[in-house]
Amino acid sequence: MEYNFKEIESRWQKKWKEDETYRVNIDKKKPKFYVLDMFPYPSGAGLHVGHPLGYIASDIYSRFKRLHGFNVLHPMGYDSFGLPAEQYAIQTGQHPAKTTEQNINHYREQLDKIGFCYDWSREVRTCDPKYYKWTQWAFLKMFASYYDNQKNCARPIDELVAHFKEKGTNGVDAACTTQMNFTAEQWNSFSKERQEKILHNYRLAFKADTMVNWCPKLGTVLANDEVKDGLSVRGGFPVEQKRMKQWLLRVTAYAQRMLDGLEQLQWSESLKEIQRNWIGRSVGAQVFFDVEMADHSTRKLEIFTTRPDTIFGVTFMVIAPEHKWIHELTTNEQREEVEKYIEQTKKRSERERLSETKRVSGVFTGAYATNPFTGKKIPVYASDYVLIGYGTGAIMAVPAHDSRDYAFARHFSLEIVPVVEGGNLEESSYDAKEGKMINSGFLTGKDVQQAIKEMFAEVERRGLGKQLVNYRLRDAIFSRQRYWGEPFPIRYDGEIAVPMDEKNLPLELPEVSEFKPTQNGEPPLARVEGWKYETSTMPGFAGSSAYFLRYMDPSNEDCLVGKEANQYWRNVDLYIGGIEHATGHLMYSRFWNMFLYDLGYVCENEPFRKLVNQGMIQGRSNFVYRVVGTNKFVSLGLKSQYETQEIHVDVNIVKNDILNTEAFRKWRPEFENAEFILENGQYICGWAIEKMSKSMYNVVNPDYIVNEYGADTLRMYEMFLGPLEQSKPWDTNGIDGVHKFIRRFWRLFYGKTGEWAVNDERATDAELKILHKTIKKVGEDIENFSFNTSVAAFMICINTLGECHKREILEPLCIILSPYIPHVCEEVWHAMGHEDSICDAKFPLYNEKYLQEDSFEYPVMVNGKLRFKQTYPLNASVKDIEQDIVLKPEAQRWLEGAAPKKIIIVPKKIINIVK
RNA sequence: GCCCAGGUGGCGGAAUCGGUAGACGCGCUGGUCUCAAACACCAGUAGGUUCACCCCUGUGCCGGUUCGACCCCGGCCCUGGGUACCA
Repeated sequence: MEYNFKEIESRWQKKWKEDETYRVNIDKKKPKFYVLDMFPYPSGAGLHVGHPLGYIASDIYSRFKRLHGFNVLHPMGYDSFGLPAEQYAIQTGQHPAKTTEQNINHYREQLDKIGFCYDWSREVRTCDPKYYKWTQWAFLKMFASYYDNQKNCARPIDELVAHFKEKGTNGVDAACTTQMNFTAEQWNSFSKERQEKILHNYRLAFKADTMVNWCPKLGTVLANDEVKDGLSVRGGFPVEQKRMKQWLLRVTAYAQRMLDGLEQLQWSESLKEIQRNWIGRSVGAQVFFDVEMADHSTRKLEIFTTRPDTIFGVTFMVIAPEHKWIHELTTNEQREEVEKYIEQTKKRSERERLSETKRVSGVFTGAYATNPFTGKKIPVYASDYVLIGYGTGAIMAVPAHDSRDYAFARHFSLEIVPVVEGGNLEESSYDAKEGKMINSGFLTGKDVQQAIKEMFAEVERRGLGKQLVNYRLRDAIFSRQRYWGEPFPIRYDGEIAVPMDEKNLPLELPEVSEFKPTQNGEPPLARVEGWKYETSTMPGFAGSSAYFLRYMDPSNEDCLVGKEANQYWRNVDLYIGGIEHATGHLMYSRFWNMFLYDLGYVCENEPFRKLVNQGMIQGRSNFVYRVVGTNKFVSLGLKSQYETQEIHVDVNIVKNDILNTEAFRKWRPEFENAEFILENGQYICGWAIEKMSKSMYNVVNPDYIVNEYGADTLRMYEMFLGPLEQSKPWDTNGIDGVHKFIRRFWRLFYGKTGEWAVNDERATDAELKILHKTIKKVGEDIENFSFNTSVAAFMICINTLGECHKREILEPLCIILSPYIPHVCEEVWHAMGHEDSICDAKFPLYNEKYLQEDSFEYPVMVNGKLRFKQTYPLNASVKDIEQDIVLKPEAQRWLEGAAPKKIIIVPKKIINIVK
């Protein structure tokens, strides 16, 4: 029988579906293992070969774990709310629900062809009301919660209200936007509106007036991780800063816990580092400086510094142009100039600010502060190098030891006083945190690190401020002025946000007449007549923040996830996906999960135990070279003889860089009469590694590979391409090698003639040796995610076995190969007489006995150089070997240096010296 | 600027513990089969020198430790990623 992958693959895919081979249920007799892929956003372009890379790896790992007796949860779904479907809807008028549905069907078709072992009965779609009911539910819970810093967890907001009624803010230590102070009497006398407004300062989902990233082109606000270099990540449109009232999630309350939690996780160091930087913890001092206002009253200006040791060197202060005191600080003489500066900075977009970071600008406010340690009067400036969003929006400037303050001082000719020894202040500031203190009163002569400690204490002793931790992390902006997202289950009673009763969830997304914003710039939901709810919708990350929990219990109508299911499946053991979600999804879902953990709805604090980032697959573009002004195309090797123009050619009509000239003529009408200047009868194309994109004609569709070579070849080849975590170009040049391997494997069962060839003869020691070596190597490689080297091990195994048709060898080989090439293995497994699916076989154990060598190689001197060439039987003594060594000086040194007391003979590594 | 990861043949990449560098695959060269081609199979393939054996050089660069270094240490160069007037 010939290896007919088309017939085999479609037959088994159908059978697996009918038998529900991959359906999984709670089974307390077996240990659980949860393997998850980041679910895809179903875009109109369909899957390309980059998508399945991670899916194939997780599929292999899932099958591998199942063969080891684990009850493996391996689900898949769709992140189906989002901008592209809506942009498309605006352009074409097609309902996003419709295009999303079409795209999902297309994705499913493509996924099915690759033979994944997903339990599709657990599929979730974030745009399905049955699913987003629980997104809305979690939002309501956040709305009804605050964060208690003492207990270090989220608590019902009712507890806080009760506390306010009795004691006011006295004894409250809660995460909030601004510190508040009021008594119980005051609280009880406040109007309902005022009380509600105060509570928003504490709620974990709250509404606030904040600076947001506004994208006019998309007509919506965006979260920080959705903006890069002043442009929207989706679409690449300019983003500006704007003050707006928005829903936010208080993720900052969890900053420290998210930071600490990283320690326990098996994530790559680089990914943890990205999250650490994003959280951006810095320990410093809050210090109040006396400042004289324009009306001659004195106020205390709060700043944050990580260098309290340098306070003696503070010669001026700077506040952000958006600082709330700026008008009260500015003197009449300076008013005009300051107003002008404020206007200027407002106009400068975020992008300009980023691109002109070296430019120094600012203005004197006319106000003076007092340096609490030197007692000197120091001027207060306003400048946009101080950001309103970080710290307090005001700084103490130490030009001698901060490069930005230095540049500013130079520009405005301000005093520069060195307080740490070192550097050359004529050229630049000395920023390093090492050296001896000078000009610093009681700190003079001390080491910088020591001075920092003493200054913290001194600041607190004098009541000037205290030690404080600051985070770079911002609260997440949670509303989008868009249609295709989860509606907020919130209606308004005047200004007061009233949550919907959770019993009435979901609040379904209504139909709208148009998907565009309204005339006066309101979100599309404002078009709906009688819609009394919030008109913005939730952002893309809302639906993906808890989907991994829903898979555990996808059809439960009473809760997000039932207790029993959650207790059994707990959290994700292995999560595979792209690194691009480091500061978005992977932050939000940790926050979301921790919140649900605090409230007792889930039993694990961290959602993803181990995480692997698969690399990006880049495209390998091909070029043809047109002789300028003609319709002649010259092969790569001869192009230097002509003046040519490089043209991208569809990689699907190129094989091993050789152009299919017939297909090229048919590719586009203008090439119909193309002529070719060949070398050795072939047209050789040029190539380059670029991003995989439609416009470069380098997109390779997995369907194409599946048709040409079969799913098994695609699966194995994607793994053979290189290390999983590394970005690499898609290159079909090597695919024949893998396909050849599978055909060779097939021939072990069906022989050269195609007749069934498996027999019951006993295997030889040599055969068993190669089998057991392979079992060991492959098992270890899959555990370590070294899929590429395990494929190599399979190839060596088949090459070494030669014509071996023995069942004793082939059965275990079939099992260990089945995670990679499930269709072929299932086929021959059944041909060997097995009834059950190979998925339920047992992964064979290797036997140490067969791994030992019967001889070993020992270093021998040849012409004065050490060589590892002489082979000895296993039982050779050290003396035997030493007699053979030509004792040249190098060999002597080798023996002396190694000072062997005992030489242990290890088969693989030849020798191992024990001192 | 700071932080992280990496640099090995014509190409993708191996070398899991400091012990024969280049596994495995692609490509290329030669051969077998064939009227011929394709497929398949066999052999060779880091570079230099050589008929060949030998020998010499070789894991980004310079230096160090060691009997021995792709691997450890110090300094530099380059590539990729993250982040940024973050006080």
